[in-house]
Amino acid sequence: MRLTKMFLKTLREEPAEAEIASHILLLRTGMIRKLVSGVYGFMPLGYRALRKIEEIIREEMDAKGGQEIHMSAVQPAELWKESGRWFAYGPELWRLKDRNGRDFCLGPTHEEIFTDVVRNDVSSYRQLPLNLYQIQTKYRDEARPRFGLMRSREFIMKDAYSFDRDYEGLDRSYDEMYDAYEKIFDRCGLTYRAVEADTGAIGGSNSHEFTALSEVGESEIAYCEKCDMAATTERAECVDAEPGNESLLAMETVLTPNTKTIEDVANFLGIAKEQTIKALLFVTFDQDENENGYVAAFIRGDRELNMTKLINAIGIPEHAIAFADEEIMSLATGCIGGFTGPVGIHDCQIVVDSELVGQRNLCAGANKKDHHTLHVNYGRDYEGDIVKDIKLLREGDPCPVCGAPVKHARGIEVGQVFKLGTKYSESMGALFKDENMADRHIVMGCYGIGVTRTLAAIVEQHHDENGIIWPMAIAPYHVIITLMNPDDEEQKKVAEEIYKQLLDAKVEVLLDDRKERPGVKFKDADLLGIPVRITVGKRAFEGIVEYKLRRDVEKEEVGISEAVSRAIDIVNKEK
RNA sequence: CGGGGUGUAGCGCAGCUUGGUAGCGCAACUGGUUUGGGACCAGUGGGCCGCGGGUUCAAAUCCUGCCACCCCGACCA
Repeated sequence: MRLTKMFLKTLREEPAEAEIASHILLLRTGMIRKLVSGVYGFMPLGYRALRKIEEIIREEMDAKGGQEIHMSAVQPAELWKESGRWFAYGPELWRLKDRNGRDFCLGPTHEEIFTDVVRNDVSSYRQLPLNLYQIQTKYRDEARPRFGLMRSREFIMKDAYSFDRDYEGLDRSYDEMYDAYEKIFDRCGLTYRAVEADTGAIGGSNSHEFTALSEVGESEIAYCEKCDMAATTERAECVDAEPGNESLLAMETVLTPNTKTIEDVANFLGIAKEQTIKALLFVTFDQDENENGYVAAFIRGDRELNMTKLINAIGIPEHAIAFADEEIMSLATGCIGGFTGPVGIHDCQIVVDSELVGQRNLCAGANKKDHHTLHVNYGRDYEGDIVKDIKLLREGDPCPVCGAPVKHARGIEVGQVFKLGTKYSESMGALFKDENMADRHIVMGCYGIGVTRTLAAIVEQHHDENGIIWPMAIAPYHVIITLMNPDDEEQKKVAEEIYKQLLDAKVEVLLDDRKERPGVKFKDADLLGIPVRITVGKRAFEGIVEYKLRRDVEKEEVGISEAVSRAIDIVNKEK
């Protein structure tokens, strides 16, 4: 491709709307263009890079026996009502109506659709196992789209679904996909970790998230350097502190004026935060978004609540719970904002962090203005309707597997795999007949890769102050020939000859034949991140050109044929 | 959804406090001189100053309603 013919416009300055490297660089290189918030289009270079990722995914999915299909983004509400997710998915589900008022949504994921396809066409165990996938546009009406492709409302996802006759089959399918994902992200040049994850709105039992390490990522993971424990912080289990063995003291309510926070109480009473109980108050909603109950969650004063663990403990979707208005709630349950404690609170669901069970003589709110109660003990003074681990694993806390202090890291979630089990086959009636003529539910798994997000993650991990540094496998073009002076016949002839030889060798090559000054061409070549640069300049007449890799600083003067053969070699080796 | 910020040429911004009918840099176009890391000179074109309402002789500027976009939080396969 000749740059004089290419639909391309690079920006010298950073667009005001972009904050992170991948967003800035994808905009500056003209690879993506924003249409509205959270919706982007792909220009020629960006689309070529995107298609490289898609092809890698196809090759690895096909290698595992996956079969590509393509289902519509528009989905009828009926299927979502069958699975129960029309309600459970919440406002992120992009809903619309047709002219007759019938409900539809734009698919944020396709479990329902794939289950529907398979339940219609699969009836025998002989047809299993089966793995179907697609690469397709997904829609999620994000509350806050941000960082360009990182969190957008329209994005491209590869979603695969496995269908097995039993859980052993699911385990095999899951392991195969896990393996395929490692190959895919390796080939994309990403530094990543596979970590245990919560299953969220997708549901199911087990799940792993593939997280590309990056400081700008929105995923926080906890991992252990001593053993192989790695999990998202929302998923990571906590080890409860050793139960105390002090003797139980009698409860005593004391005056603690204006001490609404744990910090205030601990300071006022001269005790450690670990000796206090923190209360968090929530209201829950039914399907019509009417309030239908209260929840009081109690954790040790120094801890942070893990919202994911809390909603999993209660068993409701995340959008069906919100922080409660303390004043309204106090009338119903007897709690007092800032002085809420587990003793005497009523008419609400009480969730107690498991750690509190073994802790003795703690200080909690007295449910009385300006008062706290000392020496509160679980079992004797209060009980929970639910007792579970609902706290966040902190950096330095003991590893739940081996006990060593855990580390935290940030990353970009580029893929996730789930063991769904029979969640969808049961709710939607996807059955097959086994050898004994018995009807059985298909056992499912699902496997997603955010393709557009992967593109952003690659740029995030592969750039410097001058621009993108594409890994060869993803680069929109492998080689750029920087022709210094297109008006110089000798230079032009050499550049054209190299261009032709590389094209003949099936190398994807750009020829910068624009009438621009050298500085402009070098800056653009670096910005665009093409892995190999061959500069044809003042020594062209004696058959000498310059060969340079984008990732290296040094450049070399070499003969024309050597430049060509070195370019062909490295492209074939790395692509 | 809560808090904060910003909307002026394709991009980056000034002008707004103190109303007088729009400017700078880059980009684009023409001509010339340049030619190994975002050149220089001369010239040219390009604006419903986010949208609506109000105040005023007069509004980019003041008041007001709305919209869009960005950031923090909430939320998020």
